[in-house]
Amino acid sequence: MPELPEVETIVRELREAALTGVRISHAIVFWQRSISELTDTQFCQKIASQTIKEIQRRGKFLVFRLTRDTLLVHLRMTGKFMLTHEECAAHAHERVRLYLSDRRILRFEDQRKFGKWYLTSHPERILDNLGLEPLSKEFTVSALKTILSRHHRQIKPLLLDQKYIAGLGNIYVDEALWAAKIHPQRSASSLKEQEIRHLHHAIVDVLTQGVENTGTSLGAARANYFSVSGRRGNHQNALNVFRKDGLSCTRCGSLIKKMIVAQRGTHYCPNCQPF
DNA sequence: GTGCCTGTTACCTC
DNA sequence: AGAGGTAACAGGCA
Repeated sequence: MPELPEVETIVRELREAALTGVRISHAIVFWQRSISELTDTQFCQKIASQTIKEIQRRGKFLVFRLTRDTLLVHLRMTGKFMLTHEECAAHAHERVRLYLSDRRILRFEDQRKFGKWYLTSHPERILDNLGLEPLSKEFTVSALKTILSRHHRQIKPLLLDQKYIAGLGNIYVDEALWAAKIHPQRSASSLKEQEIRHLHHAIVDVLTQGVENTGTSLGAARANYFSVSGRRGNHQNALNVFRKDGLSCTRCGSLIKKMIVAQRGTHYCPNCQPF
């Protein structure tokens, strides 16, 4: 659920909420396995009294630069942050909370418990495994071409692989491939120069649109994405293929199909995206 | 109730 | 290298 645009929206809201410069007085861990590598006791001891210096995003990770360490948070499927101003009972799906020196509480909810927090003085150990930032100037047509030419696997799972490009997930990959008119199972190395240019443009475009639309919220369920302020995203209204199977392609009118590619639900237009 | 589905990633085997 | 399966989990849905 949270891909680059959703994580970017969350990071921006946390910054707007003036979370930088605030000190963490103490923490509570409700679900041990949300904390990677440390026990809950170690985590709470280590994070207490550190100040949040900066909040950034790298791929789908939230990056909190603290006084001494860096806190990396990966939301996986259902992780979300909430900010409350006074003491409150733990929500059923609340896994971690940080008590701040200005009396606010930063709460982490994660229904499916896949989300992970890493508190470490060596964040590069994790972040260095990530590939290019697709909205950075390093992500050029030629960089994409180099990645694609080196791999003979299907284009969709390659785009989902965070060690090459960091931030794409199932929704935005399906949308980018539709925009570029490329079949999800094409071999990456088979793409022609012009297809690579189109794909590059499509990736940048769908992610930029996603950020401008403050992310995608598909359903009304609590498991769905919503930002720190509780707002839903708007990008679901701009989707062209994701979960549109059975509907007409907005470009050619053919019926959008759904199939499984690399174990992931995959939506495409058989007419616009021939194999 | 049952079984299948889900937006992520790690790990395993072939 | 890459494909395919499983697992971590909880809940929505038919």
